Amino acid sequence: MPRIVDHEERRAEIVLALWLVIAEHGIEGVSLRQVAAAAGVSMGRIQHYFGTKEALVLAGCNALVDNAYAGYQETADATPRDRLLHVVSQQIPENDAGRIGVSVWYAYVAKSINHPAVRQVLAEARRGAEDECARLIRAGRSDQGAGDEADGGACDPAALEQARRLLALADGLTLRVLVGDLEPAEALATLQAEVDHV
Amino acid sequence: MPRIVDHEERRAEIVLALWLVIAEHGIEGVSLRQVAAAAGVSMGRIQHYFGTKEALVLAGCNALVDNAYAGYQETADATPRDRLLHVVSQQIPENDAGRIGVSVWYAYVAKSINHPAVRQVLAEARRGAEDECARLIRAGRSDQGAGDEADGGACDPAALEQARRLLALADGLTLRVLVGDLEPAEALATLQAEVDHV
DNA sequence: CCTGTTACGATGCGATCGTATTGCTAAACG
DNA sequence: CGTTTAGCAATACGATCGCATCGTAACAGG
Repeated sequence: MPRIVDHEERRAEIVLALWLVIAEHGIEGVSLRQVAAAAGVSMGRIQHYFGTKEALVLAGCNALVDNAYAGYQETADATPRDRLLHVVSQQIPENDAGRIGVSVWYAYVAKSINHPAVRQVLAEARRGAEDECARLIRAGRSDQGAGDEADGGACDPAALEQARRLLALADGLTLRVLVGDLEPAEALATLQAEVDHV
Repeated sequence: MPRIVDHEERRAEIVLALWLVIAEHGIEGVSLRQVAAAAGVSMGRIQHYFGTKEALVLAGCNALVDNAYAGYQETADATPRDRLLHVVSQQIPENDAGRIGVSVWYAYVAKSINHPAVRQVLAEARRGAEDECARLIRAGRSDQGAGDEADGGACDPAALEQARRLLALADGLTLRVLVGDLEPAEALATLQAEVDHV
């Protein structure tokens, strides 16, 4: 049989180029030729690994949420409060790399409005993040508050609403930082105050 | 001279068709032909009134913020608290018309990331909304709290940060409702609680 | 009535798009 | 040492794009 290459690595290279194109020209600026040029490969290669533009864009979306999840799992041995702060403030861009990542993320968010497949991927990720945040909030409470340990699922809805509030606030602040209306430090300070207030 | 038509009315018709196309296919689905078909007019007409696709899209953005501002001014004789609630929750979609409006708004938000002209329009609108919210917050405080009336611009930054928090939270909640993760009633309840808490 | 200008509709053009197709090349296997 | 097949590069193709251009119909002013 013929020569074998690392399939996943090739795909990752192309997806990275896709993200660069999205960050620079938005999702409407994505064409196979542009991505191929950014990756320094031929159009044929992209077709070989993704088949269709639609599949490429969707793969880029999945890779994005996989990346975020991997980043979260690296905080496995931190305190619940710190992990919560990480989830909530990870998307605040602090450098150029962060700006690229979050601008790509927002591009997908906008696309999800009219694109069911993208919407499903993002909705699943969002639900996962909310559940995880709710868990962290409960864990943080039972850490310090030594009063009532008898809760198992009773205060669940309250914690989940708190999680939703936190994540929604983070989304809104992220957008302002991304557009340049807000300094990253201010957004982080607001989020930190909110996390500590919970 | 030749026949005279209502310039603004023609433009408004075309902009409305533009919004419909954006709401249905996203901003990447906008083409002069699509908008012309949605408006039931010829491409030539759009070219006549807007010249360029770029100008059309930008006009649609300006019309959007003008609309929102007009809606706000209709609440001129309400209490500060109610006006604040209006500004913050106006974008939560409650019916299909609202969904169209807010999905168009989010499409522009995403475009603003890579498009300086759109960004400037939205940034200006956002700053106006924040200032107005800060004013309403101060007004609401001096209404009930009869203690310290000696503030003029001293508690300004605090009120402005509160305004930013509120609007960012509203953006995040709006997005969740738009994508279908959250019921409009839940988002409104969260926002109302937050407004009353201020 | 004539004329000049606005308000378009219709059409053409070059560029770019996604995708299907073709064919070569390098390497694993018998 | 073929033979086979994955891994591409190259290109062709039809569709669609924004925009420029051209032609015409309607109508206000002289």
